[in-house]
Amino acid sequence: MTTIRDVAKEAGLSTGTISKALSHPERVSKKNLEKVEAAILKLNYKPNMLAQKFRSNTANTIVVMVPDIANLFFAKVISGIESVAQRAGYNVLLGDTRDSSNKEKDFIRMVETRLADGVINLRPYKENDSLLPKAGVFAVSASSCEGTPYSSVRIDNAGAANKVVRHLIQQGHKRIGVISGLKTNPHTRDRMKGYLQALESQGIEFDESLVIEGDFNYWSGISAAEQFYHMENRPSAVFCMNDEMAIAAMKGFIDNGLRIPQDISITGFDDMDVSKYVVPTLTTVAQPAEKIGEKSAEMLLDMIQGKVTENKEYVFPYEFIIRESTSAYTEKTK
Amino acid sequence: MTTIRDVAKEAGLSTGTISKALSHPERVSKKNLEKVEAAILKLNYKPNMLAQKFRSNTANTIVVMVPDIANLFFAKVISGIESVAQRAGYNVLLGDTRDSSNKEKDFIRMVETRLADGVINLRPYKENDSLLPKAGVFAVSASSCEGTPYSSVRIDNAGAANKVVRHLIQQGHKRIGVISGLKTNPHTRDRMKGYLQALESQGIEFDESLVIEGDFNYWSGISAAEQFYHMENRPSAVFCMNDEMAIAAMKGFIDNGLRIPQDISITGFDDMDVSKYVVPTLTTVAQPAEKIGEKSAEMLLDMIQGKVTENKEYVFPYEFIIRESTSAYTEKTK
DNA sequence: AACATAAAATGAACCGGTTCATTTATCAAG
DNA sequence: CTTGATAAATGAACCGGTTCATTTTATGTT
Repeated sequence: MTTIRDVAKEAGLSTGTISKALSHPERVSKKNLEKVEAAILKLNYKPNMLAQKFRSNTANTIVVMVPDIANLFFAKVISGIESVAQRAGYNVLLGDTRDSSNKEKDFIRMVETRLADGVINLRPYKENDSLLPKAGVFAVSASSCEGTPYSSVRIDNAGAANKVVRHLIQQGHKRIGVISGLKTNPHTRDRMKGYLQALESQGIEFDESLVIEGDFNYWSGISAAEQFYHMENRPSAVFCMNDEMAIAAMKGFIDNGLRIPQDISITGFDDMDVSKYVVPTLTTVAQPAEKIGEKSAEMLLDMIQGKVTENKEYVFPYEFIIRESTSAYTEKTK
Repeated sequence: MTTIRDVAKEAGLSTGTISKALSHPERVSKKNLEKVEAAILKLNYKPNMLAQKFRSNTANTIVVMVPDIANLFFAKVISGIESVAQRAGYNVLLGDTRDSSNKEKDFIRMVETRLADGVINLRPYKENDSLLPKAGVFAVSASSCEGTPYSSVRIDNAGAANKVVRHLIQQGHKRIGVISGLKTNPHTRDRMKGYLQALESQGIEFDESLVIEGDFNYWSGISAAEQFYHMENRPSAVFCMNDEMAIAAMKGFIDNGLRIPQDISITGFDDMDVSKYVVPTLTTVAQPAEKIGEKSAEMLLDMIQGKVTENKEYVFPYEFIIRESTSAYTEKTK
């Protein structure tokens, strides 16, 4: 391994000059700059970045904690984070936490041990979270919910849910089912809030039996659809809290002989790419995933670089996209 | 920032003892171990891992270069890499290269500058690739193609394509279209090879006009379907080189009034999760994405740790999955 | 109690960059 | 040819761990 001292010897200069030639070339005479260049080339010198980082005590790295990397929404957020980080000369260390708090702890420890400068958390904050926020750890919660006690970037989940459900009501639907995420999930909480607000504002009474708990995954959507199908007084529309469950529910209903949207309207949440591929295409809420990632990274870098000290919350606008999976309510001839 | 020297002073011991207490506690007397623990707790000491890495000259980090993180197949491979790396105490540094060779160069440089110990490349090797393999850089090509000149993990793309096309032929199809990836892409090359072998083995002549070049993305599938639809002598089956284009093609044909599989059979490649959601469900080839990731990480770690020195190639079995999007050929009454 | 041996603790040196107080070179003006 | 001011170069010290030759302490044996 060739070091800066080898280069110094080869060029007949001091280590300080070599160092300056690399970081502030304008402060080194042209003649010596050439010598340095020649020596580096001859010895094929590559500065040891671990040494650099150690000396400067900055890792130039941010950690991104993801509950599940094989989730398209997260992948897009990460993509946004990547592009901002890369432009600022920062590396992105990927942490697939598999929803385990032990793994989260390990990644947060990386910041505490100077291996990384800050962390972006893609798991929304839960009440009494013991891991974040943490003193001395720069952190941003991306795709978060209401009431996150540290810097966060999100959309108005309740407002979006409200909008979706109000649209269904305006289309004449009165019995509107819900396939929710886990009840303990903060996104479930926020979106449920919007659902309830919409019902109330339109004077429709809440019927608890119309809410089926899912877990944001495909099979829970299938199973929920089965349950709805066999209901005495089936809903005419179902608000699903993400696209994956919505697509699953559509398949579940179709396999039971229902037509979408003629027999039952379905809405999703997230606007995954697939949602415009499926037949029928899915009415849903688009979250600007990539932008959420970019903004999160920008906020974190600002904190790391000391430009911002207090916590901030950034709320992106969402977009309600009406496609083929919803239509006006029509009386059924049973 | 509290250092090991602060701890040593607090505990009334030497730095060497503290260091040993942390790395080889069995070699420190019980009495002193307690003292050390107490001091660490009192001072809230967190060892500086940058210093550790610098001293030991190992980053305990592997770089994963991905052409596009928002691609489900890659996400799954990464997930596999993550789990193996984490178990071995290695971090995964994610490199979204956006298919830019400049960015690839930067990531490879990380290995050369000791910031990372090795690299896994998810972009398949192209002839005369100038970046990898590179002397002194441990590298594995994951999801690679035939003829990769460094360690690689892949499936038999040609064999899988051959199998798919032979199945279509056995179902009575004679005119079999192809929606390929970019012609310059190595996966396209391998899968095309399998297509041609299947035709030849079954005595069907190759018709160049039945191959439409796509780019593995949704819109190219739509556009290819349009072209096929307006063809004089339309194929009765279409072999698509990935699921995304296959799903797009199905939508393109359906929108034009064709029924799948009655009017036209469609096959994909990859077995994305969506492929079992779509209507009709997609006949396709499953690649063990997660396992490919795991194996790649294992191979790389073996190289880094000096357990293996020569290049190896590992070929995983693929799985041909027949679903609803294909059926036997039936004569049409035009 | 004296000695041999093993176990534990010590602390200076080291890793490879960067920094900065100090020295040396350069150049213009008198 | 000085002198003064500025630009450039020097090199020892430093960052915070780890290592290892050396010293100190503990344990066991006769």
